Amino acid sequence: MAETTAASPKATSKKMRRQEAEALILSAAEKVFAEAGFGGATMQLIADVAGLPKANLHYYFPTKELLYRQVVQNIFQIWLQAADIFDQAEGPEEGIGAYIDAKMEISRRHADGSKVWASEVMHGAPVIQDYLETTLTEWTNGRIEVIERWIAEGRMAPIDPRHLLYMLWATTQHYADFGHQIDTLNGGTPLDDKQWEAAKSNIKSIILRGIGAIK
Amino acid sequence: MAETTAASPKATSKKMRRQEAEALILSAAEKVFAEAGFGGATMQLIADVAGLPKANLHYYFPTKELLYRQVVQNIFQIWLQAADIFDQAEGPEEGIGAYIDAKMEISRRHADGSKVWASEVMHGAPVIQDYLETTLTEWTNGRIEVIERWIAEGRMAPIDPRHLLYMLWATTQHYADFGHQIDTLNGGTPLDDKQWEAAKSNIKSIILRGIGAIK
DNA sequence: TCTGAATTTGACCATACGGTCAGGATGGCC
DNA sequence: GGCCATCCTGACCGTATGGTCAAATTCAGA
Repeated sequence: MAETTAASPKATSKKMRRQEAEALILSAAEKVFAEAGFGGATMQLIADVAGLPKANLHYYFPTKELLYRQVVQNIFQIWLQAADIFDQAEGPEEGIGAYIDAKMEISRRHADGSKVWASEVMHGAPVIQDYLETTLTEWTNGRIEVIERWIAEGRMAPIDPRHLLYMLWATTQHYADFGHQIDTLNGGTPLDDKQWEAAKSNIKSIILRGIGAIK
Repeated sequence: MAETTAASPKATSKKMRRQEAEALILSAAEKVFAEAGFGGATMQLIADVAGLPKANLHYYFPTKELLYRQVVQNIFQIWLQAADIFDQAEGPEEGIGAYIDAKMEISRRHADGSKVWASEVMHGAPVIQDYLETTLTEWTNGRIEVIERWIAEGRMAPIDPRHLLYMLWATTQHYADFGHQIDTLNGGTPLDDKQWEAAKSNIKSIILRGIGAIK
């Protein structure tokens, strides 16, 4: 709001305004797609949330599917970034522990995006199937190698890396996708800072102990 | 009204046909809702899958929402049934192990229902919020008591029962909700019997060891 | 100040949707 | 057979949706 009259004269260039408009629409779209699903979301509602006329949405994103695709790709990028932490680690305790922290942070900060991603995969990945087959497959195989090396080095128990990864994804993603259920069981209020820390701590404790990475 | 033929073993009585028709519709609806979500599903498509005229659906289920509500309630019942195993157990290894087996079986046999349930919760539980607040809350609190007793008895490590339950739900549910992703990472083919056994075995191994229920 | 490209928008359109209804078919029971 | 409740269904309706378009507005650069 207060940014419209920013000090920089380049603050509201044509290009800048386009980026801002697209970001505004994408943000609104992410929220609406998360709450209603692709089929239940309407361009009118997204427009209302963004505070723009519906026709303006179609100027930046010609079709609903194109807008949706962009939202899904955005969250996939964030999802993948958490991977870096895995590689930089020197062992399972540090690597997997940090990965859990990173993915829990994503679940908290990008809950809507996580839901859109979950919804997309649940419905058969109609628009990002190619990502699953290429990027995600490569990423997964790379991580499997790392885990297998840790196992070979005797730094953790010989479990199937695939199912460990699924457990990591499932558990962390659950706090976003099923956040409403968790909130309800928490007396109707979202988890506070302390409870999020407890969640991370418990998950790390169980999994790291479970794979023999800590005593 | 139709009590007169209560004991009759007729194969295709009026009552029987009604039950069969409703079951047929519910089955088709579960599939379509799972694939398209509530908003994306259409009564016409459900009718096509069921092999019935659309108007016939509205005879048995007046509105789309009523049909959807029934589908969600059905899967919730199955979901809750797995709970019994928890109570009958005499310790964490048996109880939690059997619970994982039961929930994995649900993910495999009722993948569509699981997806509908996930979708419902993800979108804020618009039609089963009362279930979350009553039945699910009671069930959860009961199970928390059991786990706390196990902890007090020194049969498992002192972890937060809530987050353990979330992990159990998340991990098992993941094999249904993200089944498409898992299949893709499995080379495009569904998990076979052996792989499902491996999944269950790995999950039990990590979690039971992680909570100190087994060495 | 003028110009042209980028942007904004209300009005509009074809379609698909959930739901209705009247009338016909079916089948159990006397 | 005759009756009646139950069941079935093609045709229909009002509405909401994704998308279009031409006219109006904005604004950087000459």
